[in-house]
Amino acid sequence: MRKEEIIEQDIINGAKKLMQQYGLKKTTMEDIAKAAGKSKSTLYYYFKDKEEIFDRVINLEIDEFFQTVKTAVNKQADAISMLKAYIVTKVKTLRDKANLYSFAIENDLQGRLNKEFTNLRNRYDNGERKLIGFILTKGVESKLFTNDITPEINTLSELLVSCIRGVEMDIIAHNKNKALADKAGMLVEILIKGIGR
Amino acid sequence: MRKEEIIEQDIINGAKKLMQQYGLKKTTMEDIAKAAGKSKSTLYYYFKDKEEIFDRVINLEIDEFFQTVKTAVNKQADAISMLKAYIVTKVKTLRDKANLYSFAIENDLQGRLNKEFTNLRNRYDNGERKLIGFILTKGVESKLFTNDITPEINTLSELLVSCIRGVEMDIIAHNKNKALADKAGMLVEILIKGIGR
DNA sequence: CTTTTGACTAAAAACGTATTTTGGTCAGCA
DNA sequence: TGCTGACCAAAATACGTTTTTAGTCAAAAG
Repeated sequence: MRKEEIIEQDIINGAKKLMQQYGLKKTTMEDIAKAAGKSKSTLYYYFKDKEEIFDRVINLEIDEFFQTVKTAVNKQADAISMLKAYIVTKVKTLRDKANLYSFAIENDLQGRLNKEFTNLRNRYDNGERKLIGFILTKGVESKLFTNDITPEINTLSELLVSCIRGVEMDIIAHNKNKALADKAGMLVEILIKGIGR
Repeated sequence: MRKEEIIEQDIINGAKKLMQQYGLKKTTMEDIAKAAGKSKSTLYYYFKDKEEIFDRVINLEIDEFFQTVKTAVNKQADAISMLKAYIVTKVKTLRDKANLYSFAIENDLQGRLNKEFTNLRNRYDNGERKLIGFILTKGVESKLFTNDITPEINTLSELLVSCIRGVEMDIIAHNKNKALADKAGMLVEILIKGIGR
């Protein structure tokens, strides 16, 4: 890694900590500079503006988030366990990163969804769909899931992501942490077996 | 209906219109009084305070909402169509009542979830679970759904409500109105058949 | 006795303005 | 190339003032 990149990463890491602690809007360029042991002006040598730093932090956060979830998923032997691990890990990780998430809501509410913020969320949503799609494909390959879903694996992934998100929001909003594993298990069971007869 | 109740209903109906038009917070007691053709003081003869009027309006709104959805559901011949109608009607109706909904978000966001507001939302959530539970039971009775779900019909309803809500939010947030019927259909299909093999 | 009202008040919201903070620029130092 | 302090315009904040608003009450109206 080039020296320039090291410093950039340094700044981003410091900014990340600050933003986790105080929230996005409360973190000033001064704070970030101080945390990096540099002058405020120096930040503008490495980054175009505040938004670029924000984006980098959020992207880093998103990457780490997916890294965590993927690691948990890949530990599992079969697609069914993967789905469960996906849900459980996601909720647990999200709860920790609640600060970052609350910013998303703030931003959403204020109505001014920056184009850039929309991009970030799309990136995140895409990541989720891709990960679910990956698990579904694995399930089909291992003959756990029917091959019928193969042609609609994309729309199905989108649908599943929405469903899972709904369940997660319920768990997080109402502090149903104890029910997490049960709900994940039930959701996956229904998904596999269906309720038809 | 007693004369007193008629006037109360009059006031509530006027308040409802105002709140739909201008939002909850922007509607003043003066406005409500004027709409009812009474003096502001008179409102306090019929209601304890502003919140009581708000609650009555929201409850009325919730009742009407469920009335609409139930009517659509009851028109269907089988449980599967009922589930689809439930989703489609809910989204369409919600889109119209967006003003009232936005208040819910505001209130939620500001962090100060009144005890009363929490009650209202619980009432709403319960209504949804009950309705889904009703459809599921119908499905079991008509042998469309497996009898296995009978003992867990309550937890299953809760789960399904969350899932459906997730899908709805995706549709509403991203204006995927054209995909509404397709998504509803797919969700129900998966729910019935499952993706296992 | 029931219903309605205008006058009134205290609290909250809206407003305007002075002050501070903050994002960003730039010339220049090392 | 890497970094800085001085500087500026714009945004956020603080604060005093005014206006609006929820709620009370004594009394009028029916």
